[in-house]
Amino acid sequence: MSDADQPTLLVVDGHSLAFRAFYALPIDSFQTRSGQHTNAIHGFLSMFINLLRNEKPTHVAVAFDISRHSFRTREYAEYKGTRGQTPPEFIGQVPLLQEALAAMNVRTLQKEDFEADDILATLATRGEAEGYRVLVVSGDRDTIQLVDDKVTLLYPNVQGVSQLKRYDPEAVMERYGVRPEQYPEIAALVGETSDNLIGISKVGEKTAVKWLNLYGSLDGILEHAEEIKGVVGNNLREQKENAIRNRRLNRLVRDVELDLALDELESRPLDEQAVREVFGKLEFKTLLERVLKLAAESGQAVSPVAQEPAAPAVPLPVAQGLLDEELEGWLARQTAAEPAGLGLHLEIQGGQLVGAGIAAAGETVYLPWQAGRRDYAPFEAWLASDAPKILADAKPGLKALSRSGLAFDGLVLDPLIAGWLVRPNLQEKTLADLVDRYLGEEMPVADPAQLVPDEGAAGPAEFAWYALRVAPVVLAALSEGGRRVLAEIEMPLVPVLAAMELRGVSVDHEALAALSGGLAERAATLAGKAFAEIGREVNLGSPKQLQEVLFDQLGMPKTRATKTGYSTDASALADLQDSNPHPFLGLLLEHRDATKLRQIVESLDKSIAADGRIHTSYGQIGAATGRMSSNDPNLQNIPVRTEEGRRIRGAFRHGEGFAELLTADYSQIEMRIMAHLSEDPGLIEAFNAGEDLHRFVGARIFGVEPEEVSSLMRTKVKAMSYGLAYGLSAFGLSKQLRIEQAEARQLMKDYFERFGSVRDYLRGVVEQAKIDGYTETIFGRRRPFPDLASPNRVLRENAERAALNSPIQGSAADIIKIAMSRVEHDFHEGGLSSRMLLQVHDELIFEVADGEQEHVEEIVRDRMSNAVELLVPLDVQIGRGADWDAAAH
DNA sequence: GACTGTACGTA
DNA sequence: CGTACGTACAGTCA
Repeated sequence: MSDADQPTLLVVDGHSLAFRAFYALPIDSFQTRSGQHTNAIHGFLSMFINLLRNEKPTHVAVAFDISRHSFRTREYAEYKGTRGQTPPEFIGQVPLLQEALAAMNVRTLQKEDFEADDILATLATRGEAEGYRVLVVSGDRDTIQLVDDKVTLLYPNVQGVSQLKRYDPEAVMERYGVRPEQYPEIAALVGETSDNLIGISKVGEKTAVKWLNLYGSLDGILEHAEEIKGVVGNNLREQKENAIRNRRLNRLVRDVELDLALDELESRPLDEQAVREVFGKLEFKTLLERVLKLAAESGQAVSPVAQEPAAPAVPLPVAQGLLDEELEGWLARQTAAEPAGLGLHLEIQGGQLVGAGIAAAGETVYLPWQAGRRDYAPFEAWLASDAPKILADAKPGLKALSRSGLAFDGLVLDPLIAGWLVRPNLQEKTLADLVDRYLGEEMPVADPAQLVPDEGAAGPAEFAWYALRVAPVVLAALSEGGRRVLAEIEMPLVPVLAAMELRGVSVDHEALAALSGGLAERAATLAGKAFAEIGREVNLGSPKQLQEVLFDQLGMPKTRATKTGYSTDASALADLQDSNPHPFLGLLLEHRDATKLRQIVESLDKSIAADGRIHTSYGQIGAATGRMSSNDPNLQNIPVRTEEGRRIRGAFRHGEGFAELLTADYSQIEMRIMAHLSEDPGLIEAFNAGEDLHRFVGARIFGVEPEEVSSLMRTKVKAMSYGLAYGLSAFGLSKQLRIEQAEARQLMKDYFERFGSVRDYLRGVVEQAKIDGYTETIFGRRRPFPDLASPNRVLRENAERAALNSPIQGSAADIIKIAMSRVEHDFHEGGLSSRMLLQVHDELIFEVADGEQEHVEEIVRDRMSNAVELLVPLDVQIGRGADWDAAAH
């Protein structure tokens, strides 16, 4: 860095950043024992410490607003008038934050009659003049005007305050299309809702940028106002006073009298005693570690190679090797000292255990493990005991232990699962991601692309150490409900899934091979016929080539537009078949069917392991709603709707030593959850009546007796009911049922007239989510929806539908997970040989041993139906048979 | 080889 | 202009 010797001035808008943090972090999770809220303080300090570490400023100041009043509110009483009451939970945090900053010897500034941003503007202006590199940190867009070659703005992204985006002049230009000093002129034209500054009607960012680029400045635009045509031109002429006033108000004051010299902002060592006191009072354990570590680092002489952001905030204790009694004593001591659990990492090679790292408060041990060695008996006993253990990505570890013949118990926390519950959308996928996010440290991870093992990479002891340290921070970020879901649903499920994956499901290779042969032959025949129809050979799997055939050669009307042309998907082809019947279309569809099935069959066949079984992996942290996913191969999308597809299911058999397969599925669980959550009397009655649901609903809607509901009526009602939970529109319904939109609209209207609480509930979910920023399942699993506040309509409406669906799909996921853990446990308790093999969202598949049929059915039905008590019964359908198809009911 | 887009299987 | 996934293939870029 050429400007390494240039002093850096860091100026922060304390109010706006703390306020952002307040809304970004769950308020429930940051509270002292005495009930003081600390989320804003924690979020601010975490960000601030990162800034100090990464930017190494030589001079620092944090500015605050004194009150909501300033010269701007005197000049224009409505300024910021739309802002509601500041939440009382926030107000109390500001003085504490200032106290913490004082202890860190960071200067805080405020000035009567001015806003924090004016102080930033003044300091930035003076800093620049005196030769500093200036970093402005603010969550207020007005500060964009301060950016220039020497002044960089760090602006928090939507998520919160942990990620700051750097705005230099180029970045401003890229984002807003104008130079930084022009930005306030844009804002003046467009207006700023959050400041209650009304702009020119119908003028948005695009128009404003266009004008600015045309006339150079706001003054230029106003001078040429007469030339601007159309409604916007009129609006500009009529409302130009707005723009002039806005520009006056959004101009930051660069010469506030501050009565201090920049020298006085020079970074000073913190007052360790005071920091310990304040941070202790706030119960910030990790932040204290981080801030003290930072102080220790910067206290040292400046290192010429200052390229180590990787240093952990707490020095990594050296791993020691222990054996026999020493090991036993150590484990006992450390377990007693760390009631929340010890960190554990299992080193696995070829699916077998080869070593383990264990971490306690100040020490770690590493044990190379070999089957049959007695030295590690205390380790094995500890693994098998219920001594609490914290293990990241536990499932593969549990599988390896099982393969190595070791018992395991006491898994209290998988930090990756906890992290997923905090942020189910953009989740942290590895321990290193978690450490980065929650500890602000870079974990040295081996690069898999590197052939030579990386000396500096974290080993098992380090992994355990990081798992242990990140655990409390992730837990603190979870809501109370989230911690309950973690402890009562997700953690008990981990060993259950590990066991299911190890078991696998028996699949008949011969049956698949026969299917595959037949399908390949059929595909070839169909392709030949299709080619004959068009007089040439094309790749039927290429949408691009199909487009040429359909739209150029055969001259068919254009279908739905895609990014790369026009759609050739099944529904588009069906539409074409209606309007322009052609044998090629039917042949193409049949060919797609055959090749798709053949792909599935062949990939399944390839997945059959040496034991004749397919072992899928379940993704416990995959789906944002709380569902699991299945991969390698995906056994949750095995065909069932067509005769041909069901023959694939027929290849899934019970294994040697078992009598049959049993399938158990929840019938209409999502509708039942809707009935429960909406408390709709009609729906509740429908389920309690025990009658066919769609028939019952159809009778209500069409005003006929249940036995008079025709199959067409039932189909429509069924589509309507299912669509509800997805946010289906009249347009979508009409499309799906191939009926007129008017009829679809009428159907929805009739539906909601009879089942009004359902509509109220669905509306309420979205409204509440807009207030909270997240939705919640019956059990307290949360999913955030930042896009609900997006100005982009597509993004926002997508988020609305997802938000509507999440509590329903998520609650169903919670329920079956609870049932799974209970069933597994009770099979074990009951000494049954029968076992659970697969889960397909609302269905469980078991392998049943001879003589256990009735017992299994009884346990399964009971645990599934009673996983939770709702306002409506949970009905479970059970079927048995030699294969998966035959076991369907 | 890595990535994107399209298409399609399930709940 | 219906949610949630995983996978396969074609096509495109390096």
